[in-house]
Amino acid sequence: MRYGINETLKKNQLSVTDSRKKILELFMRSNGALAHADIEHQSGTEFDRVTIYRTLQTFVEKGIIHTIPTADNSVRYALCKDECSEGHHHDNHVHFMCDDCGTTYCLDHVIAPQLSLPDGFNATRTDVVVSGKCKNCE
Amino acid sequence: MRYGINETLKKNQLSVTDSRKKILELFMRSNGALAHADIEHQSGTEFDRVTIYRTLQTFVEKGIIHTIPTADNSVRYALCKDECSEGHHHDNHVHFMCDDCGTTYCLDHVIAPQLSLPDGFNATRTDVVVSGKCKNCE
DNA sequence: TATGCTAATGCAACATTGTTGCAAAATAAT
DNA sequence: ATTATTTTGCAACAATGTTGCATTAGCATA
Ligand SMILES: [Mn+2]
Ligand SMILES: [Mn+2]
Ligand SMILES: [Zn+2]
Ligand SMILES: [Zn+2]
Repeated sequence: MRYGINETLKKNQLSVTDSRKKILELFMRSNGALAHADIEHQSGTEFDRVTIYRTLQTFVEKGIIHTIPTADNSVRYALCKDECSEGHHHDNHVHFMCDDCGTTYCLDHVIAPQLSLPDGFNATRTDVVVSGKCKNCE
Repeated sequence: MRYGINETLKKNQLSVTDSRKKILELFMRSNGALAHADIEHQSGTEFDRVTIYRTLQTFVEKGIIHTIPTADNSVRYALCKDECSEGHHHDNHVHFMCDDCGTTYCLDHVIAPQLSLPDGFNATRTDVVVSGKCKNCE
């Protein structure tokens, strides 16, 4: 089960502010990942652009959200699992980006495979991003 | 075996210009991927920034180079295999980005795995980007 | 090799995205 | 309630990428 908004902020030693509450709420409501621009639009003129950047940065550092690499090199964010914490992400699941609607999903149950790399290469992290058509755009 | 510079340009119906020759040469010489900024630096003040952008775009369209998604969402490019052509890339190999030196490698012999996705999701492309320490930075 | 057509380039201007410093405001601690 | 600490908004800046248009270079053909 997922924590509530204020709970999550306090658990991570963050002061509870309007922008943090609102942005975290947007993530919790959304079924896909969010880009900076999505948040800017969905929160109206409520917050400054810079505040959104800083909030996202803080959330990533605390392990509340994670970034998603995409084939078009746009930056997207999605909620982490509860086990993630400051400096320790455990988001080794696969991501899917729909070519039609652009929605980016965390496929929580599809885990990135172990790969055997050439000699001398040592992996600390493996990101898998799949593109194609999502369940709504078939 | 790989084609020469003029050969590659002509094969793709591109006129042979100074900027295209120089930029293609940089890719052929480099062992890793190149970012726009790398090319800008390595070619001095020889070409306009815009020309570099347009050349990279053209090369991608023709299947001469491909883009590489990276964990830090910076845009990088590397040479395609000879089998790639206009609109048809066949670069399903894994990419590796070194956390130390930043070099990005095409691991031509490590192929992205087939994954079984949830119902309704259809993959057309799978990008795998591995981070860690490369053979020079161990 | 010279000529004309077409495509590529350079430049200027603009758009988007992200960063930094600092004073004002909001939050948390006492 | 008062104070100390964090966060915010604003302005200014930096980096990255895009577009329109006049000039230039490459290419085909005579
Ligand atoms: Mn995810
Ligand atoms: Mn590659
Ligand atoms: Zn879709
Ligand atoms: Zn390295």
